[in-house]
Amino acid sequence: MTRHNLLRQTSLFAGLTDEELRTLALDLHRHTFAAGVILFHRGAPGNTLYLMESGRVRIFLLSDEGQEITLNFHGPDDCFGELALLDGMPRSAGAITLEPTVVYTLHRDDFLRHLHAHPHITESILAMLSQRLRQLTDYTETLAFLDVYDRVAAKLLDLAGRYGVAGDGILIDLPLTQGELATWVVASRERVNKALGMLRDRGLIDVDGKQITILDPQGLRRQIYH
Amino acid sequence: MTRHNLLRQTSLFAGLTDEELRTLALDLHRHTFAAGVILFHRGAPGNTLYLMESGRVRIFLLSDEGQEITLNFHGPDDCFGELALLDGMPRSAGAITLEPTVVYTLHRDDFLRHLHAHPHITESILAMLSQRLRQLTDYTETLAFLDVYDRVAAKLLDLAGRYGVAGDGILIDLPLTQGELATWVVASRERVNKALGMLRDRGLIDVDGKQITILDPQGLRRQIYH
DNA sequence: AACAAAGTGTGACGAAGGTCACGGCCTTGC
DNA sequence: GCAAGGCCGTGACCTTCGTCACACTTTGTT
Repeated sequence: MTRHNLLRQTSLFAGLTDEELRTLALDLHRHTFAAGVILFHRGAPGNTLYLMESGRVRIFLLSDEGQEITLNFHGPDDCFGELALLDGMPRSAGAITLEPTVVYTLHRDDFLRHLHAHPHITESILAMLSQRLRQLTDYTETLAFLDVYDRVAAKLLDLAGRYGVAGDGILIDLPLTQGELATWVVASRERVNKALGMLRDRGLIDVDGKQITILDPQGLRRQIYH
Repeated sequence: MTRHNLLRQTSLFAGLTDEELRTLALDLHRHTFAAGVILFHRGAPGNTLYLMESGRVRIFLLSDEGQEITLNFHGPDDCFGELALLDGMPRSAGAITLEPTVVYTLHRDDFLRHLHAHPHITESILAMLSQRLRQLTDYTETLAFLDVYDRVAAKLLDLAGRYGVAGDGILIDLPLTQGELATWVVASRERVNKALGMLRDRGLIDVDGKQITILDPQGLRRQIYH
């Protein structure tokens, strides 16, 4: 894919004309990373915006004792790393590749230059930040109010909405180990195992290796809200 | 205080000229509320921005079982309610007055009109949203990684930074019951009581009714990070 | 002054969930 | 083929924390 086409896909620059995209494309730097590469840590100075061409990146927090939680995934055409760019503060979370991934980076100075040249970009930035805030508010809410079993159920529904493919139920199209799911819902791997077992026994989901299929979305939702 | 002066204080409109502020002031509506009045609930449609003149407002989430957590306080010159305004979605959290408070509201249409007329306002909006995101990320982090005792310690340091007055230690200048503190740290009132007792016994804080004084900020920080 | 209401202190108990220790089952690489 | 490393399933145990109950103290009201 050309840089120009990539830019047209990312919602951040949706408002720009072809001409504007072409000049923007000149400032992009292409990078390829293997799986499991840490792009940055929380607390590091952040001067680059990331635009994804392919692969998948996990946004995470890491505790002193080594526990990891994942706040989000990003895939093709998503962008991330914009927060530190906007306010000049350190990175608020870490980022690590989950698969081999290809990204284009944009340096802070270049980004701000284009921002001033084409102020209407700010509209999509506002939209993006708003969405992030809502997502994080929801995350906080489930963490505060739901027990592990319900957090697992809620997260499965969430993932089904983002990665689900309909068929005989909704297949979550992600290789998802129980350990990874545990970092989403902030729980131990063993708890998640027991939660999945319970949901399977009730006929709400079907588990086949790393593939999870949601058989009864309605039932899952009922399960959560008691 | 005149509307015009209020507007000059709020960081959201920091970039505007006096002339621009004057026209903006014409669209404001003044409201006074008693303590304990709910301004809006999560999920409600949100068409108004709130600018505070005086008083204090608590931003909260409410679970189905009636448990409340508080995400934030707002005081004089703060504004809130901007998220639903920007993206047109329902309110992401509720707001309730803690004291008699006076606010000016700005309706969505008027806000957007001024936004288009003076696009440089978006800079301070971006700054505000960025700050909200960071705050919420920190909130999530403490919730995920710290136990109740440490969350209490961390929250006291946080509040001391926002409302502390130096003296013989740092006095947190808020009437703060243990029950309210419990909604900040997402725990039961009794747990918070025990946590405060422990911190008092260690000489880190002093509790006098609803007044809490931090005697040893360094010690508190050490306590948190083990 | 007296009483109610709100807030505080504390212990007993049980539920939720983490930790640990396994054993089994697949991959993947030699 | 086989060994090693991931991942899964599961039970025993222990910590953390919420719930409940109740007595005590402060504050505000009539």
